[in-house]
Amino acid sequence: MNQMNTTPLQERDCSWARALHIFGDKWSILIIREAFAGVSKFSDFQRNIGLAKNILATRLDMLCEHEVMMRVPQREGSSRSAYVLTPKGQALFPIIVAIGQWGDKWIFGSKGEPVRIVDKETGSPVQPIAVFSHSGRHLNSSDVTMTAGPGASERTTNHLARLAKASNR
Amino acid sequence: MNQMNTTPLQERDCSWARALHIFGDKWSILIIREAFAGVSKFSDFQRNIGLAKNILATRLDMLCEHEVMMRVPQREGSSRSAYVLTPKGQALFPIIVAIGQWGDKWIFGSKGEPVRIVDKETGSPVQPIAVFSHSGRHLNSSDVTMTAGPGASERTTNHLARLAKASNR
DNA sequence: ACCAAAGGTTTTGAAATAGGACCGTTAAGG
DNA sequence: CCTTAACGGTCCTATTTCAAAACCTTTGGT
Repeated sequence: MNQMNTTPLQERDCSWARALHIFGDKWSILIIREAFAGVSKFSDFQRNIGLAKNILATRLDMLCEHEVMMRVPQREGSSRSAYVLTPKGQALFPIIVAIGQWGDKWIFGSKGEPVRIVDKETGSPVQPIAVFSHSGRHLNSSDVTMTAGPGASERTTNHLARLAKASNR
Repeated sequence: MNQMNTTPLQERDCSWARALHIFGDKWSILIIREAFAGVSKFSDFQRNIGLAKNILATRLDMLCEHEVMMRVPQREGSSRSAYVLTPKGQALFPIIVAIGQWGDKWIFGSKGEPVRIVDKETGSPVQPIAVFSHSGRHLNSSDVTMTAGPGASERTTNHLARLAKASNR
């Protein structure tokens, strides 16, 4: 009849899959980046990013639906809407910065990055985004491990157990 | 004749667009996440993530082509390959962690996160990923601005100028 | 009142994706 | 050894998504 039980770790269990369902496509991330840069009007998004209008409309709808962005009147009383980041959307800031930094370093490299993100007050570039331990130590991927959290389902727990076993050999 | 000059800021100029061209789709990021968790075999990726085999093959090819991952023999002398992260791929670590943290906080929220990323040594969760100024101040999106970097093209410069002007009003 | 641009929606064709069938290799068991 | 099952893919087809352009309605400016 169906095969519900073969559904892999996706919508239900996994923060990554859930998050990526919302903003995990090229256009959405570029839209959010523009929004951080201060863009809010439909046509500005379209011009700057260069995507089809229907796609832009769909993405904006989806981002609004998931409360990453919201519509506000462009001017008070206007029926045209501006698209601005909600707190949930603003919380994506480190991700956006991290993606830009990665591209700067690993794609542009020695040629120099085209865009620099700087502290408004001092004008100096922000620090590279990194992962820190509770005590402030700098961590890389081999220093951490994934464990089941408070909201873990049985399937997640099993999944993590399998991974832990695999990484021991 | 053509419209080269309406090409928006994409492949050539923008770290984000270039980066997202490589890993900016749901599956790629999930694959990379699994790789960080220690998965390396084709069938394990497939089982854990639950995507079609042909799609997985395409994604792995692309990630290898862009040197985010690489093929190594599963055991020495074996013709079957394992897929492992290169240094370029390992550098995506903060992005992966940040996405997971965002989902934990903004999707699962009070229900509790299903997966917890912890420091192996102490077992305590890593700090939330954040953006810091040169001097170590915690920055949010309104504290920073984008300026033209050393590799900026004229079009990027213009683009940023337009944004700067817009954000002044 | 007129015109041009903004902000979409609809339609249509092209491309990517999902699912399954298929198939040569490899590893394990008898 | 020899068989068998699982592995690591490729190929084909149906469905979904994307892209480009045309179209339409509303708004702001003159």
